[in-house]
Amino acid sequence: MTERSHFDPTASDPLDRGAGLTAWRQIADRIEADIAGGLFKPGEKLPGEMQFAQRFGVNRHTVRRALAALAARGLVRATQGGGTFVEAKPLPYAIGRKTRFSELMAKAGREARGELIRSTETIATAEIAEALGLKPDAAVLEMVTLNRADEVPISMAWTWLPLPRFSGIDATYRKTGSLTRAFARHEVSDYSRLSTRISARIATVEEAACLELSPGRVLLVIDSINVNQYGHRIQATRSFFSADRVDLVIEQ
Amino acid sequence: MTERSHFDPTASDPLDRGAGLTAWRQIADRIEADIAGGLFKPGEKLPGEMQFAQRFGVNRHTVRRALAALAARGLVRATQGGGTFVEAKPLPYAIGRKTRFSELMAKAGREARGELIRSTETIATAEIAEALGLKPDAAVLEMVTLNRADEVPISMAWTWLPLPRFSGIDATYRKTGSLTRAFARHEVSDYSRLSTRISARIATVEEAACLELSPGRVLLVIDSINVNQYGHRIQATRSFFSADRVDLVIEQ
DNA sequence: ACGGATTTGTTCGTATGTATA
DNA sequence: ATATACATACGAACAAATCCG
Repeated sequence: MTERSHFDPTASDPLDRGAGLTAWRQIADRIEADIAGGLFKPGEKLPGEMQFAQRFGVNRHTVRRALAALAARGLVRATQGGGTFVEAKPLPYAIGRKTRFSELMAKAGREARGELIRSTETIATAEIAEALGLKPDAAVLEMVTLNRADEVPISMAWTWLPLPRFSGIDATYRKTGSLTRAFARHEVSDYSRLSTRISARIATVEEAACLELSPGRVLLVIDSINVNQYGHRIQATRSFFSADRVDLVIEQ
Repeated sequence: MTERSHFDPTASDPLDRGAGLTAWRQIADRIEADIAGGLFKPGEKLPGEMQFAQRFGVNRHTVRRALAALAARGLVRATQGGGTFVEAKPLPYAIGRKTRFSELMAKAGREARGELIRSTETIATAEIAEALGLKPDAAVLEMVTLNRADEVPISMAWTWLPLPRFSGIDATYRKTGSLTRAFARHEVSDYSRLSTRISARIATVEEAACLELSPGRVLLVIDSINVNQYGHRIQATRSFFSADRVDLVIEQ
C-alpha cells in the first residue's frame, strides 16, 4: 500500500526497480490505487508532475508517461497550465421505455439543455425508412443535436422524423431545447422506446471535437426507435455518448 | 464506384493523385466501399497486399497503411502468413431478464461453449459484497470464464458467487460448460437479471489476447446482478464483449 | 488589469536494455 | 556474433496556458 503521513505528496515512495514491471507502469498503478482508495477524489487536482517525480524518484517524463496512460483510460484529464484532475464518475444514464434526457439530468441534480446543430430535409436511406416503417426514398427531417448537462457535452444525436408529419419541429426544438416539448406541439402527447441497440467504437476527430473529448476516446452508440401513444413509429435516433462520462443502466 | 469485370483484383484502378486526399486514405475508402457493396464478404480473404498495390498503382506499403486503418476500425483483420480477412458483422446479443448465452447462440445457429479459465475462493471487495447483499469481507468464489461461439471468443466474464452456498460449482461449470446447467445442480432452477450497467473502454493487452483481438480494440463492459427464483442475489458478473463482434440489443 | 509563478506540453539530446533479423 | 530497431528512462530547455496575489 501507499500509506503516507498527512498527505505529503513528495514523501519518498520508491519503485521496485529491476522487477518485471516498467517504472511508468508501476507509477500508473500506484496513482490509480490512490484514486481508487479515495486519496485523490473525483474533480480534485492531482499533485504536479514534479511532485510525483520526487515522490517516486524518477524523471518528470516517466511520470508523464504514467499520467498519459491514465488519461488514455479516462481516469484523469490534464489541462495545460491548470493541472491534472481526477475525472468524475460516469453519470448513470437509464435506458428504459420512457427515459427522457431532461428528467434524468434533473434527477441527478444537473441542468439539461439540447442544442440544434443542424437540420435538413432529405430522403430516407433504406435503413432509416425501414426503422420508421416508411417507403424507400420517403422524405424525412434529419436533425443533429448536442445535449449538455451543466454545460458539459453528454451526447450527440442524429434524429430522423417522417415528413410532412413533423415539418417545422426543428424550429420548435431550437426554441424549447427539448424533444419532448417539441413533440408536444406536434400532437405527440406521449412516446416510448420500441427498440434499442447498443454498440461502441472510437470517436472520430469530429465527434471528439463536438463532445469536447480528447481524441481516441470511446463512444457508446445507441440506435433506438420511438413510437407515439398509438404505437406508430415517429422517430429513429442514433445517439453518441462518451463512455467516460456515462454508464448505461438498463431498466427492465 | 469501383466496378471491375469478373473479379480481377489486379485490374488497373488508378487513384485520384493530386486531389486533397492521401493515397492510403483513398485506398482505404475504396476497399471499404467494396466491402460495403458486398464485393468482399464477411469472413472472406481479401486479395494480397501486392495485388492491391498493382490494382491501385502504388507501393505495397501504401496498401498496408490503408489496411491498417481499416483494421484499426475493426473492418478487417490481418493475420501474419494468413492474409487479411473481412470481419463478420456484429452478432446481436439480447439483454433481457432471462437471456442465456447458450440459448442466444443456438438461436443464431452457433454452438456455444464456456471455458473455465480460473477459479479462486477469496474475500469479497466492498463492491462485490454490496452487489451480492453480503457482509463486507464475506467469502466468495471468483470464476473467470471465456465464452465462445463456434470457437470464436465472444466474451470473457468475471463471476462472483457467495460461499459456502456455491462451493464446488466451479468444477460443475468446468464439466458442463454452462452456468445455467451448473446452477441447476446447486438448487437454482431459475434465475433472472436484477440489474444491468453498460460501459465501454479500450481492451488491455491481456484482455485483447484472451479474446483474440488486435490490441486497441473496444470492449463493451456489462455489470449485472442475477437473482434466483426467490429473488435472492446469487451472482454478480462483469462481462467483456468485443464491440466489433457483438451489438447489445435491449429487450424491455 | 497586470505580471510573475506555476504547471502542463513539446522538442531536443543521450544512454541503456531487449527483442528481432 | 552482429546489426538494427524499438521501448524505456533521464536531462535540459523552452513554449504555452493557467492561476493568483
